[in-house]
Amino acid sequence: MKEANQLVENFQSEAFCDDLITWYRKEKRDLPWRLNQDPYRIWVSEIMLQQTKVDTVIPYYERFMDKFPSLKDFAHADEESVLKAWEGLGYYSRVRNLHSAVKEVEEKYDGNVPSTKEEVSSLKGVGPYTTGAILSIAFDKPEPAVDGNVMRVMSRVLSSWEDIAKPKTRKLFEEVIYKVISKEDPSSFNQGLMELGALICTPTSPSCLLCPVQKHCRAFEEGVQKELPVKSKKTPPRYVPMVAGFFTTEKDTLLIHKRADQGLLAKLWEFPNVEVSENGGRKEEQLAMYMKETYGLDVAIDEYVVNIQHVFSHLVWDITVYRGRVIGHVEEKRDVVCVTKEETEHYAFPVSHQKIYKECTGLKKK
DNA sequence: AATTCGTGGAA
DNA sequence: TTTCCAAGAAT
Repeated sequence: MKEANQLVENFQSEAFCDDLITWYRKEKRDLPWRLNQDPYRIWVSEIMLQQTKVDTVIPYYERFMDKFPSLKDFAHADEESVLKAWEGLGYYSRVRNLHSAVKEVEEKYDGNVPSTKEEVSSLKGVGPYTTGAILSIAFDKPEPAVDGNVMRVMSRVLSSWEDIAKPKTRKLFEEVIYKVISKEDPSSFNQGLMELGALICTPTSPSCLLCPVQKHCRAFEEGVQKELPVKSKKTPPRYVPMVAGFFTTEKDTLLIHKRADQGLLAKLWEFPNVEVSENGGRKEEQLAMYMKETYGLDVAIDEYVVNIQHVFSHLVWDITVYRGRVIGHVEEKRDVVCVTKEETEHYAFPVSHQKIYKECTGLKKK
């Protein structure tokens, strides 16, 4: 691996910064988190934007800020409403960590987001990238904020052939950015690199003819911009067959279950379900047995409804859904409740189980 | 270092 | 259709 010093050798950092920042100030998109420099608003946006596209985030961000306008509002919000605000965005540990960290700021820092690297990076859910983003965008500090855009753009600008999927490569580019970053306007520099990656220096077929830093780009000079960056492939997702039950009770309510506090889709609500085993008999029987063993409930399976495939980053659920009824009284617990269809609106479900609900209630997906 | 954590949309 | 991803962090 080349060192950062070698990569930036003979690189005209000042001219690069000027061209990048001038372009950014003129062409930057009008996004809701660019309204002001409120550290809370910047922080929330950076968490939402992790591994998530701008177009997806915007409506969530608007609703979130309507619901929790200030850091104090969010700090005092209840967990269920917090999860509900994140419903459908994915990576739900983001909002659990954010809520925890905001409460810490409210108590430990009297509601003021800290502005030192040590304090910011110690907050839950705030890693190297988000630390640099908060410090540079909210506090104008010259810290690198190296995300996927920055690694792609700098790989091309410096014609680096390092595998950007390797953790070491991010550290290399952090060193590079420390040497290149504008001290006058680190906020526009960092956001400019990301904006460039999003609008011009895209993963496939970059628009080099429109690029404001084309004359600084070694990949363009060498004609290899489409070969860069190098990125190794991830392991394909694991296939998981499941069976789920849409159970009504004798009171004509729905039986739902709260998932565990940790792990996949933690603390979200779902319809009772279990992974199907190969030699465990028919799926209806496995579901009924699961209901008896896990909840002590006798159930009647009425009909097969649908199969739902849901793809995660690391696994694929194939859920066979049955409609059924609970026989007898249901004793509600912390993680097992019976709700009317209207009341489901107050519970946060993962998208896969929203699909189950829609299929079982006959609602059309839009 | 390699996995685990979601989702919807573009290529 | 399949692949790949998008402003990553925690373990």
